[in-house]
Amino acid sequence: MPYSAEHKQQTRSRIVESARILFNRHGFTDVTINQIMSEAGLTRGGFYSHFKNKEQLYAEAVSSFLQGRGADWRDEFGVTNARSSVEMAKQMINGYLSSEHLGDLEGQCPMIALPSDVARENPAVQESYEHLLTAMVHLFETSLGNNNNDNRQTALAIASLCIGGMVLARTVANDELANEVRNAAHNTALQLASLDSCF
Amino acid sequence: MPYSAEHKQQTRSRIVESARILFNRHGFTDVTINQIMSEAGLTRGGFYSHFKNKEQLYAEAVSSFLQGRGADWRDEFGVTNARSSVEMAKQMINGYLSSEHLGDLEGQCPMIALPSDVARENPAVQESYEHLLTAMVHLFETSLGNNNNDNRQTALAIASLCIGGMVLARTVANDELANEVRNAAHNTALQLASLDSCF
DNA sequence: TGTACATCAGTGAACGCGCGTTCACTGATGTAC
DNA sequence: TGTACATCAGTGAACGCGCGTTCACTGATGTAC
Repeated sequence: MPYSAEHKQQTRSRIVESARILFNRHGFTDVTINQIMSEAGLTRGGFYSHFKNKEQLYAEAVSSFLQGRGADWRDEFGVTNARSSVEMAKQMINGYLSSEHLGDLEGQCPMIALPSDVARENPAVQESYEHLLTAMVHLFETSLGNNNNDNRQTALAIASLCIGGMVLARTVANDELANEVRNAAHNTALQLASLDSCF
Repeated sequence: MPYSAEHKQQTRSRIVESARILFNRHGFTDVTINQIMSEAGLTRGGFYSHFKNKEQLYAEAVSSFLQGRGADWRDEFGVTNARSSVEMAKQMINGYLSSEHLGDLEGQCPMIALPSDVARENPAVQESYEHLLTAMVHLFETSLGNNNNDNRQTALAIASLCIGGMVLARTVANDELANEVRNAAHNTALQLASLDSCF
């Protein structure tokens, strides 16, 4: 058998990574298969020996975030880390709602970069998006500890603040307003995470 | 002068309204000028006697929400209403995070329908989007009354919860999870609006 | 070890298609007389 | 009042273009002997 067993797999990964970055920057419709393949150092014809069509790649590109930076977050803050505490949730919030994350068009979380595109795509793509949200909510939920509050509701609300704050900051024309929104979402999310008595 | 003075203006409004509905459903790139004009009862050639290009129409379609349902909200809850109180903010939150609004693909707020599309558009479109956010935040800010809290930060956080909760609910594949997110954002936004002592 | 070969990852020209935009035109309208 | 006319909102064929996808091919590779 010509070429090693991993060879095709590596090429495929390169295409997915190239797609993830380009989709994050320009959305689904505005990125061409030619661009994706070029960025991966290939020509367009080879695409269809790796993927059924453009939509299939889209779903994989969204999912792939969980293998990249998402995996870092999960390992750093997630269930594999024994000292599960509110501090983890706060670290996660600090990272997600940071100005670095806002400025990182290529590396950003796809939940921020692609919401309205994904909302119009087929169920496979939406499920990839849903997996990201589920992972995030799970991290928050387990970090919030065992108090008398409704941890799941708080976790979902913090996730809404994270995505909502960043989506608004990303979309608005005025930079000052963008940072104001991001900071308000940031502060409020931190308060929700540490609140034990009010709700 | 042939045709009444209002005639062209009415046709133009019909095109903008048709565009607003189609963009809300399918986004910017996936809607064609032919579709927009057909829906307005016209043929494609006439488009360019009303608009410079597709992008200009996009900006106007986003803005037009403030003349339609947005105007209803402003009149109902906004500064023109003398009894400015937390109750208004709560009514606004109830409406925005309702299941009716989630299901209303055509009439929904463009901040939910189009965030990632707008984020990639030119500044004119982003300014239209920003106007919607500014109007919403202003409504919340003025409704929150004169307590000792940071009303502006709370208003921005509530807006983030409104857009974030709805964007996630709209994008996720699973309906049950969608409603869970929407309800969590809803409850938390109401609590933020009525909170006087915690923060 | 060296050579002939089968495999198949990747190539790139070609396809049909639908888009945004242009433009010469048509025909409904209000006005002038 | 009736008619001829100038205007211009709207028409629809046509344009160039770039897309997603297909397909006959090429050439680098590991294997068999």
